[in-house]
Amino acid sequence: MDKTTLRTKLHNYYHVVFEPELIDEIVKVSQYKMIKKDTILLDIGESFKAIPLILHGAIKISHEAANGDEIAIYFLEMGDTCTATFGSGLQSKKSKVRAIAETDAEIILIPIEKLEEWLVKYKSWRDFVMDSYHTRFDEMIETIDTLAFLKMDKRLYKYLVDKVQITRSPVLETTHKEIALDINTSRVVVSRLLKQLENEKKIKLNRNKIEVLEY
DNA sequence: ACATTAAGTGATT
DNA sequence: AATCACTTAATGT
Repeated sequence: MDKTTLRTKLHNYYHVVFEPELIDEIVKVSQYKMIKKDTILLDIGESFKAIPLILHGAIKISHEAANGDEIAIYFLEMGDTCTATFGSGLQSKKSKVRAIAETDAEIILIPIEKLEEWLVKYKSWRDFVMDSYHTRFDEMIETIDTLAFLKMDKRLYKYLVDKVQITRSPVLETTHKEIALDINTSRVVVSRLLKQLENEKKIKLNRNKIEVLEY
């Protein structure tokens, strides 16, 4: 994508958050990328040279425990950035999370050197980073609550609803197995709970497809 | 038609 | 809620 189009695009999406000069700078130094569904943007243990800003689509952030268990922490969508990258970006540490494209997505990559530079230079950037931290923190608290207090059936339903909202489609194209991995249970349990939800007329099941009727 | 993969189910812990 | 041990159904080759 050429810089003019990118500039227009950024302006459309971000003119309320970023000052025009900052948008110009972003256009100048960043790289536009189209990401296909299921692409791993960043894996555990990797370090990164750029921070992503999401223009379109959804990214799933997950963590893998020592025993190999994986758990979905939160989703990123348009206007979000991966705050974990800030933390480790500044100190060029290794990532503790995995970022994987949940849907096809458009992102722009900003070189990390610009991070600190803009932090002092632009108020809108400072606010953006702060706000991002804040939002991510709240979301993390929410997922902790979910894990600690909700029973599996509630967790599953919440997962479905969250996903519907993030993908902006009531039809989820996924398998029971994948869901089981995300919420850390077995496929059999997911299948049974989904069947229950279907009987309650909250969802409709098909192979590789779940239609959420109430959300 | 055959193999592979997703989903459904009873029984057991 | 998890696991086992199948079974059944859908899909790809």
